[in-house]
Amino acid sequence: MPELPEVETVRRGLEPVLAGALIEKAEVRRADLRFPFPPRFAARLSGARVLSLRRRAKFILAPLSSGETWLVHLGMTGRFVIHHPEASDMPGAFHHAAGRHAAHDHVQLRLAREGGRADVVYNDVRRFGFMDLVPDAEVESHPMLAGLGVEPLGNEFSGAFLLEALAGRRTPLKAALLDQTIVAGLGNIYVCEALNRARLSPLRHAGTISAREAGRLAAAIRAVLEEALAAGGSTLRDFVQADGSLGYFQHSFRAYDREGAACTNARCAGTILRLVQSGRSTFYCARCQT
DNA sequence: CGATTAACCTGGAAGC
DNA sequence: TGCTTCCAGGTTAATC
Repeated sequence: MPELPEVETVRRGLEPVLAGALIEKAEVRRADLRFPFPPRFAARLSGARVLSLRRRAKFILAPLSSGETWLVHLGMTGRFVIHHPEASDMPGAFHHAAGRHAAHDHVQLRLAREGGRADVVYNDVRRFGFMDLVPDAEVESHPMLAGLGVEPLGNEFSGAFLLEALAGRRTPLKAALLDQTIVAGLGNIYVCEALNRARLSPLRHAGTISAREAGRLAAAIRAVLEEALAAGGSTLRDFVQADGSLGYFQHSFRAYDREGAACTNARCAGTILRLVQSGRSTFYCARCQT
């Protein structure tokens, strides 16, 4: 589901509950998500303390007191929900009791911390998400993380970087921006939005953009990500924050899911079109995105 | 090597 | 109402 702003929003929602908490008990209700869980997954989580919570691209990483890092990718529909205990709950029982859990609640952690107890539940309808446990020293070389490109909100990301990274590529600009080995964290929505803001066609061969255009594109990517982050992400079908509240950046979409609507760019009288590129919907304005 | 396509899953919406 | 088809925010493996 989630792209960088949604994953970062989830991380921020989980941090106050998870960081510093002791995992008293972990319950894993099936053998796999997209991939099998690692061996003895529940047992290796149980008894560990969560030291901190960070994000890399669309991954959430939680270093544990055991010397391992808990790695989470939300896939398309993964989400975390926090349950706080109720007075009626039996001591030692999951607050969100077994047998009463919702469909697709696959992993549940009972946490203890100074402020009391809480349950964190991972729910994933389509099971495109995945989790792993890896020794801290091997996190950066993990197969899922090793090839990732730069963080679009980081210091390395700039127009100059994009110009260099896209040079010589004949792949469509849209596809290049979705390539996580170049820029890590963009997905279909924010690529469409950034290209519209930068007035660049998703069909352009990536290697043909000028230095000036690369600068515009980098600025547009940063701007849309920062605005989405400030809005708590975008809620389409599934996305909710860990506390159950909804992101609202979807109300600010200028291109995504706006087929037939007027382009909002200044001095443009165009209409947003939809086309399919490598199997995914692209929304753009053929009038001003060139 | 590079670039599309199919596949992994489920459920909601739209069409008939 | 019920059945069918299409579509979805991601990533990988297989195929042109």
